[in-house]
Amino acid sequence: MGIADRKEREKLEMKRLIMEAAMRMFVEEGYEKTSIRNIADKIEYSPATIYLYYKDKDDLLYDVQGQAFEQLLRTFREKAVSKSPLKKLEQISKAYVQFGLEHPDLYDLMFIIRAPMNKVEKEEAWLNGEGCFQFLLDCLEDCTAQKLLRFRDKMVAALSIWSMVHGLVALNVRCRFKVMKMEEDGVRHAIDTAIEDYLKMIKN
Amino acid sequence: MGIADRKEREKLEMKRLIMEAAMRMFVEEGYEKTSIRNIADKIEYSPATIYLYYKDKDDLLYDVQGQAFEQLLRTFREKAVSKSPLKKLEQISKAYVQFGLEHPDLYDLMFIIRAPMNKVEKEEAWLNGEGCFQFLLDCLEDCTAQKLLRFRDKMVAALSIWSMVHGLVALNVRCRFKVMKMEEDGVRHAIDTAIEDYLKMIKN
DNA sequence: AAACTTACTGAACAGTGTTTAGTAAACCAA
DNA sequence: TTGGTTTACTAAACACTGTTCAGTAAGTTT
Repeated sequence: MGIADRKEREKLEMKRLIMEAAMRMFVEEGYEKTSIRNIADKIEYSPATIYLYYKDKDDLLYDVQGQAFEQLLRTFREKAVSKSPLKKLEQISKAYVQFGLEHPDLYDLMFIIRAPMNKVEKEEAWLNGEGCFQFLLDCLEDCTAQKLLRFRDKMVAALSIWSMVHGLVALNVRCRFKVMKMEEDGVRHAIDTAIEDYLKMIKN
Repeated sequence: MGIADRKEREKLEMKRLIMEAAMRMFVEEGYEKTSIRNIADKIEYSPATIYLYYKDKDDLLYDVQGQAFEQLLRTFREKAVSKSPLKKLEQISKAYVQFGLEHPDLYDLMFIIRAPMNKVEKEEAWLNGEGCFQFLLDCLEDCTAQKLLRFRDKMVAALSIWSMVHGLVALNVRCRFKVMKMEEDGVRHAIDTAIEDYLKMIKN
């Protein structure tokens, strides 16, 4: 049945149209400041139409999140290519921080925003997030196999490294480093030094 | 003039009444879910009254934030009492993480929420936050003076350690460790191990 | 051509932060 | 004590939010 196929295609296209408009606006204005009405205006449909494709605003966020994680994973695959596990770990860490600093609003909705993860459902949308984590985990597997790191447990290593880089990005994104009364360049340099130091310290 | 004094007192009392109700509700329900109308209902005043004491919801948040930082600083002073700088640093770090895990909504509004810090004003409310940071800085001063840490720069040390503990708490509070598919106890244990490992690694 | 299905929307509901005009009580000067 | 002024407060409105639902018009099938 050609018609049913076409309708299926059109439905997916429409969903994509909504998602891409939403993503653009989340990145430009932030999640909270982007309303369903704003998105509807942008794509020239009624707000109610969006609810024919997404259950609620969170559902839309899940989809954008999936897209964002895919983008991060692509960045990893592009930038973390070294064959040396330690060098690769460094590339991952730096790519992560750079991603966070360059796309603060995207980072926000991936790692800081409250909304998702509350419901156990929506595992598909979360799959790309798992892909990113797995990328780190695989690298750490290689590192620990060769006893290159001072961590005993692979999971503790992952949790530690992730926390370190997330802490750097999150505190910066939320302007908490302001308490240090440094210029923006100084903070950026301190962040770079911090990650450099950290990577040295975890080496065996 | 006794009457003017009393009025002044009453004004401060009223402001305190609002702030304490707000803080209780922020902690119980979270900042976003607590509306000005809810707070007004709780203290049995009209919503408009709150605006006679606070410019807007952010202004109220600043005040609550100040209170929360005071609470954290008290915790530091209680729990980080060792004369050994390294031991004291450990006590600070653990107190911080424990505070974050025990009061997630308070932690949220201190270190994760977007609202404040945007305006340069409001330095008074931010003073307690500086107090907390200074507490860490003083400890690090002692550490680096005796060359006990592997950091060269005091500020980089502060930024690193803070990022580490914030990362642990923030990712946990926002349920991002769910990607690791561990039970809650396992995560908690991994966090403890991570901080233990980190403190060992930064030692000279 | 009639019946059915689909895609969409206008309007409403209940909530939000915030402002303003108005009121009633408290206070002060005569 | 009276009259005027200041203070403390509020009801109601404004402009927004996410979300739902009845209704419509076009597309599809019989």
